[in-house]
Amino acid sequence: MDRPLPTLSDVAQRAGVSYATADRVVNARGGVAEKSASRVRAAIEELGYVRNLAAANLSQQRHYRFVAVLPGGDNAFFKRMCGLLEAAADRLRPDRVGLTVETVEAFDAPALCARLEALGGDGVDGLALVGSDDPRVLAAIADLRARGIPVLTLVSDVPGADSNGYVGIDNTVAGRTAGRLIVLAHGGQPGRVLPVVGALSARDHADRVAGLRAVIRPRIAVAPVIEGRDRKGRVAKRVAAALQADPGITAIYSAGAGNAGLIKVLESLPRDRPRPIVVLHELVPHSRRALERGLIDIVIDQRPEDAVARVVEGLRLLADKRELARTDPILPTIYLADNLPASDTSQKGETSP
Amino acid sequence: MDRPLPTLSDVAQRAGVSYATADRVVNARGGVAEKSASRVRAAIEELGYVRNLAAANLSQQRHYRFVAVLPGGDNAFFKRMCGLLEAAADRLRPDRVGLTVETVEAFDAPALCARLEALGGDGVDGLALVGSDDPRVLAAIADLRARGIPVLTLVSDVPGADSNGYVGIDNTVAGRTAGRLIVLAHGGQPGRVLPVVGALSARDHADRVAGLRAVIRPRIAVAPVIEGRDRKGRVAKRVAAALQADPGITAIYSAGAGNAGLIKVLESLPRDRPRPIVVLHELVPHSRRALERGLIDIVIDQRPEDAVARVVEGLRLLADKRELARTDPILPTIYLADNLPASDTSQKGETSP
DNA sequence: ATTATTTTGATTGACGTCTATCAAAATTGC
DNA sequence: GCAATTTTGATAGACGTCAATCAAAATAAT
Repeated sequence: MDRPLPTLSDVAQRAGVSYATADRVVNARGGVAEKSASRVRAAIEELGYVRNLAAANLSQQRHYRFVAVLPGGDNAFFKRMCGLLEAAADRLRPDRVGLTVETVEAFDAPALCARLEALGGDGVDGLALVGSDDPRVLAAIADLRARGIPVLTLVSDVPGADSNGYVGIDNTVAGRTAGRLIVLAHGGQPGRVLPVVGALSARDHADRVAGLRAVIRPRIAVAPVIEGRDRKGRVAKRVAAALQADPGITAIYSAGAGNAGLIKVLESLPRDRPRPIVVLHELVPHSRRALERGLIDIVIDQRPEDAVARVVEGLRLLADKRELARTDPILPTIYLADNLPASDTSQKGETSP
Repeated sequence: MDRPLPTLSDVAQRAGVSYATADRVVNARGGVAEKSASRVRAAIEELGYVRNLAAANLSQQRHYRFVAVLPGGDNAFFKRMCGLLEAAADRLRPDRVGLTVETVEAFDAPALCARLEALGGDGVDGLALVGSDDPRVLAAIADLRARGIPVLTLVSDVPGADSNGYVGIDNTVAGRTAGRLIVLAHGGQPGRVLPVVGALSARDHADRVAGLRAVIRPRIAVAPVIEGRDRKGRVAKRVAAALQADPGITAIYSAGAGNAGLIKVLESLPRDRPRPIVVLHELVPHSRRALERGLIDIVIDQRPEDAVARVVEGLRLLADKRELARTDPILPTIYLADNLPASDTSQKGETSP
């Protein structure tokens, strides 16, 4: 039962043809009579032949060069993503898969485009980038695709672009999930939710709030949306003002970043009075701490680990001109104080010794 | 920037030694003067040499043979797991990784042991099995380990066994998560939870209920635990009786299988009166349908996809005598009606054409 | 200086696939 | 039946590593 797997030579022998002919069949080189070709195919079937990828890659000196382009800055989520991508790169090196992680200034479309253009001429086998709605970025993606370079959009989709795929969560579903949890937490009681976003012009944030709205009716109302620009100072000020002005707020849903500001406000709320249910996105150090301290209730995480795994898998498949295996969006995970993962001490910048 | 990666010949040249010497260093064959060895190591460092796994595996005709042993029967969860493992096996074939999926009658410890013993003598490179507390199984695992065969326990841990690792969720945390969600859903109101398990003697079920208890105090009480033996008829009868006898039950937590019976009872409850919050485990066709129909509220899923990925990764690492990369438990996912994944039509028994 | 020992170099064949070449055989057209 | 064409066979080198062998060189012990 432990005999070695059949090789193409075995197939040829079984089919009664030479190795050369068998090779012509499996590699579609043409010039083979249909009679012989079908015998080879039959032999492959009978023996259960599967080509040895290691040997194939070796003979062709195949090695992949992939690049991931993420926004820089101090965004905790992207820092984590960076670290995960770099760890994946380490694991992939023995398989001759090169993965480079680069950052460009967040929201700087021209810089991103320049980088993409440079990469396009540099012989990369595929790249993943965090999208943006900017038409220039869209054009840059189209240009890469035209050159035959696969492109995956990451975390935030770029709807107009004909990228090869999107790796990330469905933000409308995420918003619906938040809404459903908030409804649940109200236990049939009425209430009012305060949505906080970076900007409603950002597609992912808008989608999340739309999902929220779709679910929380009819007993729970939605207060006017706060746009915090993902900056903690601004978020803190506006949320504090809103809570002050409207004591009827029973829940807060923060769809964007800048949550450090939100948490600061929550810290200052009196402990002995009913507190709003708070749902926010991304498990990062400060949101984790807030969850542990009971300042917030739920964190919806988009599983950067899954995203990284899919990016790697997807880029490899695309580079081999195969189909993507999984095109469904990633499922976000819901964290409560009671199902937090073991504290992850590994942060970005770490490399194996 | 796209030059080929260095080979061991490059390393040898750089170090000023022959290929043979460099080979002796990297493969620890001994008989190398320390002076030469350190020069080789320096060259490796400078060039960033990484051995080509494809070539290495090819030259050694390395191929892995792994076996997964799951409980048979009509358990929907394990059927799904089976299907996922078989799909993984298909993907692994070109990499010369053989993964066989076997089933043995559920809870039949002697049969499982007999199978394990047979496999142990059959030259497998590693196996994964769904544990059980039975001392005979424990001994069989120890025997395999003594023969140098790596063993991973799957889904349900086997605490006493010195397996190489456990792949599954932390059931205490899962119970705590359920408890927290139930508390949340009560919105500060008091209530009473009815726990339903297969048997309290089953470790995973007991752990889940313990987690639940730890979290729901002080405002929510726990009704006497129902043991349904994971059989839907029995579950249905007992749950119906309990609900009849105790109208104060505001939530149900089903930690085991046999949920078809529970769902049947829920169907018969009057739609116009307050219904209990229902939390149960594993996203399978009937639980999914119940979620969509609003009969239940929350499904905690132990992510068989993740488990399969980790089993494959883990067995490969162990077969290469490397360390396990991830030993932390899998994080369960919380499903609500609003974040269900796209309906998965692939069921077990499917094979690629 | 002569052994004995350790350390090195040079080389070879294997792994399974890809790519290529060239001659031999079979088939087709006329 | 002869030429033109299509189809086949045989073979060789490359990819990078592993595993082995044997002789040559350097070092140590006597």
